[in-house]
Amino acid sequence: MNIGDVSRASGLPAKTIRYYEDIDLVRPARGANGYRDFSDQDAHKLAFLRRARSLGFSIEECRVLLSLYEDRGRASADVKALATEHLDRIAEKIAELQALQATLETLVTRCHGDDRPDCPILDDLAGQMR
Amino acid sequence: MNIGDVSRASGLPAKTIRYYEDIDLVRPARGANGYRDFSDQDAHKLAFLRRARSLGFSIEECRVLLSLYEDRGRASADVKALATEHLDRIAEKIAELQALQATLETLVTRCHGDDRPDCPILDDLAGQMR
DNA sequence: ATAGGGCTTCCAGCCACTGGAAGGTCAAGG
DNA sequence: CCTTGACCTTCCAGTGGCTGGAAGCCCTAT
Repeated sequence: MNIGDVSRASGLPAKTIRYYEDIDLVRPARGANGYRDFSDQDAHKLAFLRRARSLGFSIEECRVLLSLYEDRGRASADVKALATEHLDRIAEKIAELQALQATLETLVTRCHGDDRPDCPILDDLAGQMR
Repeated sequence: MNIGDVSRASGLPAKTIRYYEDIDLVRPARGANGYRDFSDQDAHKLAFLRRARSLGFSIEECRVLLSLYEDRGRASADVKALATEHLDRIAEKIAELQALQATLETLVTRCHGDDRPDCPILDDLAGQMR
């Protein structure tokens, strides 16, 4: 399998796959012409990575997840711990964004938004000082 | 005012302030010794930037906000438009994260999380393929 | 033979900083 | 006057996770 094939199969851009090789997430074989030659396992691994990344796991977490995946005797508790940690970070991020949202919504509501220069949003941005 | 003073006053790290000068967000004067010499306006501007950044506006948006702030005749509608756009992006981001959260929560709940190797989370990550 | 697509490497850039090295400057204390 | 230590300067490199582009090789079809 050439990189284009495995790119279509996994849904990852070829550039990303090369990058993943660079950081040792995959280790495809090489053909006589110097082209990367991906096995089915490689393709599977890349699909795994794509899914894990799309769930928001960092590359380093993906590395751990992959090694757990490939360790036939792993404890599911290890995976669960990683996922739970990740969930906590997601919840935190959501809370942060909701706080921003609330603040901004208040400001936007208070701004009449017409041709006049008076603007509570700018006042707030500037206002912490005076 | 030296950079340390304005750093304490604005709440921004000195490194960040130097970076902001680099990208022309602030243009502090220079003393005879080569030290940056910040005016009260500079300090105010940096506090403005800090607040705008903390509300999640990008550097480029901050640049626009600053120029609007300094334009005495601006229309508040312009500011409101920028803030509303930003709100949309925040809402989008929150929705994305909530989708992730839901997926991950389902997976975590289904994983018993003990010493056994069987793990629905890994199954899901791998599973899109088979 | 040539045209096109795909493959290779390498370098640079994105965003918004952050860390660290190497060195100049200033105020206080001995 | 000298030293100490805090502060300041510039410059270079790195973060995460790619992404774009250039220059050049390879393969297949016409």
